Amino acid sequence: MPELPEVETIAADLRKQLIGRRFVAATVLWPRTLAAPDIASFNAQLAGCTAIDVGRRGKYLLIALDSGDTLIIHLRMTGRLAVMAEGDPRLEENHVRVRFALADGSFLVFTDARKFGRVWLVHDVAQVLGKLGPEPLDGRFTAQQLGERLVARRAAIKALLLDQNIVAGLGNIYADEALHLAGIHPLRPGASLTFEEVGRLHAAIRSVLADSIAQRGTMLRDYRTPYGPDGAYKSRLRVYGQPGRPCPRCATPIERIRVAQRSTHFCPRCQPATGD
DNA sequence: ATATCTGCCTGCTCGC
DNA sequence: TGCGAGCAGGCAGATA
Repeated sequence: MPELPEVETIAADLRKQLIGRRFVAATVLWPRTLAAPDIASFNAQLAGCTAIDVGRRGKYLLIALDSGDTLIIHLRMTGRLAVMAEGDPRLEENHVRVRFALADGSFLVFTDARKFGRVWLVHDVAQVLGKLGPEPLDGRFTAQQLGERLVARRAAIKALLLDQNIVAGLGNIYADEALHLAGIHPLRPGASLTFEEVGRLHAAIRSVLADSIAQRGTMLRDYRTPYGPDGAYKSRLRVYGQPGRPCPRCATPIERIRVAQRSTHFCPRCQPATGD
């Protein structure tokens, strides 16, 4: 389940491999993977374009083309993206959904077992990213900005952190990790957080994401860097996937509950239900 | 408007 | 060993 740190890691790897490469054609093996435009327009617009940059916004991967268009890819749950040389046996793997032929004979391959991932080719990225919330690692993302987005929201803070329109890039893993680091119970209504708690949460979000990027992300279960080194952040997880294990701060057993249909992990002692 | 629920998907784990 | 049930989850779209 690639979240912001995993997408950032993949973008950094692809940047080295893709910039300056020219797209020749695309083969879409699972039509629903292509969100927009239709296959004919997609091929016509992409053919002959050269990648000039690879970036990220939230959990979206952005490949800027010299035509001015942007190839946008969301990996969702099980999506993987890799450049492969001609003749690589992985080109024929079961779950390959889109294969991009490059001018030098290599391929950019999008593989996605669960078929949740999506690909767009757009003139204007706002068409896809328009409503996305602020980039949490951007210097312009402040605690005050976060607070403004939580005020008047009665939903559980965990649910709000998963809402990409409030902050972009957090998924189930880093939402749990940030709440633990900040010492905030996942069921607390967003509007109930004090000024100080919002400050702690803002700092925790940035800290957790930055630390994970430094470790090349958390690669577990469905998401392992398929064709590169594994991320090491997995061994640093404080609460996610650790029910019953001792809290790294106070040794109280980690509890697991469901919040907003998502499995949620927290320390009942470090993250009290009623705040301080 | 916000909050909650469902569908999309397949592979893995668990219990019998 | 085999098999079905349940679970995992990001996000769009529907509903209350």
